[in-house]
Amino acid sequence: MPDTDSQARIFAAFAEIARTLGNAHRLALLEHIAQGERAVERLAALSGLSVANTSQHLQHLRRAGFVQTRRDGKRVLYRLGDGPIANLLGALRQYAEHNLSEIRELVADSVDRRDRLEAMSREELLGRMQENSVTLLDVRPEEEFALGHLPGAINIPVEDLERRLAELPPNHEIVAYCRGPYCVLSANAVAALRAGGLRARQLEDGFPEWKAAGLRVETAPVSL
Amino acid sequence: MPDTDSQARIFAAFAEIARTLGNAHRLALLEHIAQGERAVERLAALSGLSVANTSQHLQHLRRAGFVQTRRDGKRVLYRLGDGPIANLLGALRQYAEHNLSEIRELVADSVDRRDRLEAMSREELLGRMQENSVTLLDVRPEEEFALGHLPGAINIPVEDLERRLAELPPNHEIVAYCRGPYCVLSANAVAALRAGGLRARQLEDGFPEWKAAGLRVETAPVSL
DNA sequence: AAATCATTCAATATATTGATTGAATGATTG
DNA sequence: CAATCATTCAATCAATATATTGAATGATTT
Repeated sequence: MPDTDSQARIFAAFAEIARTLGNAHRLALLEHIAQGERAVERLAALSGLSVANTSQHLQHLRRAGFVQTRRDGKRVLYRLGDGPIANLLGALRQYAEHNLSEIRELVADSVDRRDRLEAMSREELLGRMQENSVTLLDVRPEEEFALGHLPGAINIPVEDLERRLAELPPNHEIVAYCRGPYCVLSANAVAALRAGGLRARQLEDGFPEWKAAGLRVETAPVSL
Repeated sequence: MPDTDSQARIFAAFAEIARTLGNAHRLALLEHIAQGERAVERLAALSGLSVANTSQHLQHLRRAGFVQTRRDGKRVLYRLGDGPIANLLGALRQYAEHNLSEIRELVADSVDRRDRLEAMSREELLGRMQENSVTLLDVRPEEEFALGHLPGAINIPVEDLERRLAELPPNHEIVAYCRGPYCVLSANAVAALRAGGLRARQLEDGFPEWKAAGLRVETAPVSL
């Protein structure tokens, strides 16, 4: 009966996984990778780390199964692993929000509270999509949009939004989304849309969560 | 627009929480505390650490909200915090089991695979309890039983089981449980019960999960 | 109030983790 | 096949985490 010993090794294995998530840079890398496949150099630029350092963190993540790699020509592309990662990160976020008022303040600071209160859940969005009563707006950069987006979504990166408002239907409610619940792009987009006289709300979370929920994703750009 | 900066601080806060779980001793302490309130000295003995070291780990856990304290006479009792902790630990376990074959082997080693396959879920148990078709057996030590147990459960610590088999109804299926999915007490109990000619299965998880699910818990010992 | 006890604090030594640099690898391109 | 490029490896240093020891705290008991 290898009770305590087995138990100790199990805890050690759990701890190693938790420790992998215990670094802000690695969490940021995971978040970026959750948007779609990315090369090392790109991830280094996105997270402000050196390439070598990024590579080390990525291998740490890979050892714990959070990411997988494939070669494409002379670059190595990283994508999310296939375990229940979104679930684990969601639980972490949920716990953090519950316990750390500091986080609540940061979130309230970077993402306006009223906008969040009016955020639309995935379930509500699915209903509205069926009855065709909303226009879906993806405000991420074009390259991220091309790698995958919600079915039927229009892509206008948030920095182009003000001068392209005319492309949006004036009497249809608009639902903006971006990279996830802590991404401020869609909150800014909603502000810009409302300033332009349109009705707009944001999606509660973003593209990675949608994909993780197993919902349908489009990869070819949709023509306007 | 404090975008990247806020985001970085959010990730840093998440990472701190994950790092708190990134130590096998702290996970073991959490598991013991999940059984019920425990004093520092007790926890030190249970986890094989010095008292001072235990105290330090406990304060690490407290800073992250995983445990809370109260004074009782000259001792300080630690209990679980009130955030969605079980959910987070469950997600961690689920991810670990999915990814690490090493874990699967350890589990298969310490807890017999066939017994686990026949483990009863909480849902099934609830149904069986309503129709009164099972006898619930708590095989943890008496002190843990006294601090809380499933409604109507009988307590026979696993080391007393063989000589107290007669206390159990011979024609009723018995469901044994202990401290959680990695606790081997109930697996050993099932083996002993079957060796004694009784019908027995184990509960998929244990008392802490039951409590965390918000289900009713008894604290006074039940008379036989 | 002194003695006792459980816990926490502080100081130290050791081990682990993270970042930086430059070299090595492995694939593609000319 | 040599040159080029993205990534990884290896070595080093700084920062952080952990364990140990002994003293300090804070409450209870005598």
